[in-house]
Amino acid sequence: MATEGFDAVTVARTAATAGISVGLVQHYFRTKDEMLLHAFTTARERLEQQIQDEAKRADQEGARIEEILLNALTRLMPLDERRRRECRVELAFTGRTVDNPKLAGALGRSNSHIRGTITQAVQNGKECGEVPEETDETAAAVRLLALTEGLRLHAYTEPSAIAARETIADELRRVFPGECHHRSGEQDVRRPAG
Amino acid sequence: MATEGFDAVTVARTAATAGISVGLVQHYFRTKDEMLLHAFTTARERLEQQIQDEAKRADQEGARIEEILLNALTRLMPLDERRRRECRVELAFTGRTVDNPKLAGALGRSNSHIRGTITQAVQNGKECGEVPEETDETAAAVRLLALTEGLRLHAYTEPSAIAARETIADELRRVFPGECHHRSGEQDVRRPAG
DNA sequence: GCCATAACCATACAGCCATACGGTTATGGA
DNA sequence: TCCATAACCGTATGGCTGTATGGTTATGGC
Repeated sequence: MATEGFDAVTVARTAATAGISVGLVQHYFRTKDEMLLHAFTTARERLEQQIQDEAKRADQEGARIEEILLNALTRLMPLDERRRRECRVELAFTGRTVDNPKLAGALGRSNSHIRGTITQAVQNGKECGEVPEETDETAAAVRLLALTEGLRLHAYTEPSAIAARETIADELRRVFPGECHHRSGEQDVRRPAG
Repeated sequence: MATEGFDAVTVARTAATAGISVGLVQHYFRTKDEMLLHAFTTARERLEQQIQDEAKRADQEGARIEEILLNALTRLMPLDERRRRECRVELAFTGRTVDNPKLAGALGRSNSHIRGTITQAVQNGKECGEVPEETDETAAAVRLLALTEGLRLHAYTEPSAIAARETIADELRRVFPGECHHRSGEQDVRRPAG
């Protein structure tokens, strides 16, 4: 999918690549759509997990929340060949959102989840002093994620024109202008909802 | 394409919808790819033109450049059914960017063009006082367009979660904090390059 | 009036795809 | 040991697609 596009992924090729038969693919997935949906949700879940893991780790090391977010969001950009491929795959899936409501739903839920993570991070920033009290953390998260995703899109077709990391860093500097007053690492970027 | 996706656009259906024969479609476009590329570039050119037209008109009425950009960028958002359809079509095309270099090139060029328009607007804002001298107009344009496109993407799958216009307005307020000192309407948002 | 060219049509075709189907082999609990 | 179930295979098939082909009708310059 990364190199030849969404349509190049046929059941037969998928089976061949996996070294199994078409029948076995059918054994696990009733339809091709089911298979693709599984692939997409799995990939997104892994992505969400990676972001949270990295955030947690950096947080325990006592890093600034601003820095944690910078790394987490930068890792989404197509900065090396591996990421470029990931972006291509996601773009291919996103395009199918148009005629596949299940994919659209999965994408929406995943984005909501990531936005929630960012919202929590900004809120934590408030509590530790990096973020001003009057900041609307939801709005800030919407802005941050939208900017990131837009940069991804543009960086993919025009890598030269976009200084992705610097642009994200700029935005984060605006959201996190303050100093943290307890840099010990007790908090978590994403706390349990309850 | 807006409702059934990219693949639903077959040569036969296109011909039928246009009320002509398959042969006639082939008479004007040697291949289906050629037809699709033409459709995409035409649509993008129209989009670019609309933005510039609106900017020019508003500018002649002596509007603030900030306001002009707000309207121009807001018109890209999926706020009504018509725009939603436009967004869906563009998303479908964008997804094909992955395996169609010509589409990718066209999209890149079009985005560059729009970014150029925005850059020029910010620069004009500098000259008239709305934008601080130290602003990097290219970076500002990259940010603005990326934010807009990201919001489009998210607003499409989760309209409720995104206050698109307000978010763009926020960003513009940051870029255009000053007052214009010659609100007479001599300038143009996009001047000829030479 | 001539005729190259453009506009236009219907159909044939070869290829590819998702899925259905009917089958065989392993596995693990009763 | 039995046997339901899971794991696994190969192939047939019907549908759809882009495109090639071979044609007819209009048009407009000379």
